[in-house]
Amino acid sequence: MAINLTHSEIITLRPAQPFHFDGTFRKSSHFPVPFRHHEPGKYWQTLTWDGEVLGIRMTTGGTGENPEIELTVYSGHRLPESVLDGVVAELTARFDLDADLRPFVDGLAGEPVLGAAIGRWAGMRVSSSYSLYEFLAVAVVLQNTTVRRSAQMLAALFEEFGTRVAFDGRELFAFWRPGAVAGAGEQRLRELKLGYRAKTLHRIAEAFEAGTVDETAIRALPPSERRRRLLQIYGVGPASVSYLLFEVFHHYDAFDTLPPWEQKIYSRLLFDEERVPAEKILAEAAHRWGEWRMLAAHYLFEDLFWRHAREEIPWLRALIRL
DNA sequence: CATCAGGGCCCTG
DNA sequence: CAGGGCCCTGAT
Repeated sequence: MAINLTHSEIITLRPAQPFHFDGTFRKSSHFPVPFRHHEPGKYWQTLTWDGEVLGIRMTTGGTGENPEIELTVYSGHRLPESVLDGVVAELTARFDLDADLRPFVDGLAGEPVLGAAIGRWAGMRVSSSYSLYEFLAVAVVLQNTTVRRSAQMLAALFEEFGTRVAFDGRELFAFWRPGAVAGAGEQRLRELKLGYRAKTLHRIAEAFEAGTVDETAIRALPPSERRRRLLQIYGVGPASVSYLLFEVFHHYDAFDTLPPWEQKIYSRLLFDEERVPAEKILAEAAHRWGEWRMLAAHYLFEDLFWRHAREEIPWLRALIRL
């Protein structure tokens, strides 16, 4: 049984040029989450916003010089203008639509390895389709396990706490509110086979429910203080904080720790070797790409997975554990 | 059958 | 600051 969203409003968004629709709305390296769906030139996701479950569809439009996104907001009832304005602002923030990437694209187009990726993906944003809370929930199920099991745990959470939503002929899950997990209790989470992550997920949900972690407040912090604040969240360590700073808060330079899995991949990409020390990779990235180093790495990473999807890259296949 | 590592993090000594 | 332990699952 799904909630049917029958009302819709169409709004035109104008992202800063250059803009790359598919690079922004599909991240080939990310693991699949059943609350969003991408096809070339089209993207759908659910959005839990202002207490309501909404459906979002975005399609590509405009021209290269004047890129546009046609946004359709689906809802269970007619939405006030103010809510729609809020949705537009939120999507603009999450997908970094106002970002001016010209200095990055123009400045680094001549780079040896990076240049080709920029050529293919110029205007791709670093983006998060999640709220901070939702991102944290995903980050926790990704920690210290394989993709297959992460997907199992996330599915269990959606089945238990999520909402099925139908709009535009699709059915997707909507994320639960933190209160649902906080109220269910740690024991219930353990029954869902979330193991020791049950404690972390429960504590994070409680923190959001109580307001001790607040996304708006963290967005307002000076960038230099965000890292410290995020590390105070139970279950967030050096690996997760890097992902958060980059994907949720768009720190283009948040490339200062390298988990083993990515170390292997960047070893190949930058040095064509199996295993180069993490410090060497990070130093090289800082040297080559400066303040853009994480964004540059992201371009390489996404380009790699995109190429892999088109034609299998054997060494990468071996690194992707299912 | 047992052991171990997996896209970490917390906690302890 | 190093290292054990942690829910589960699949690989060996």
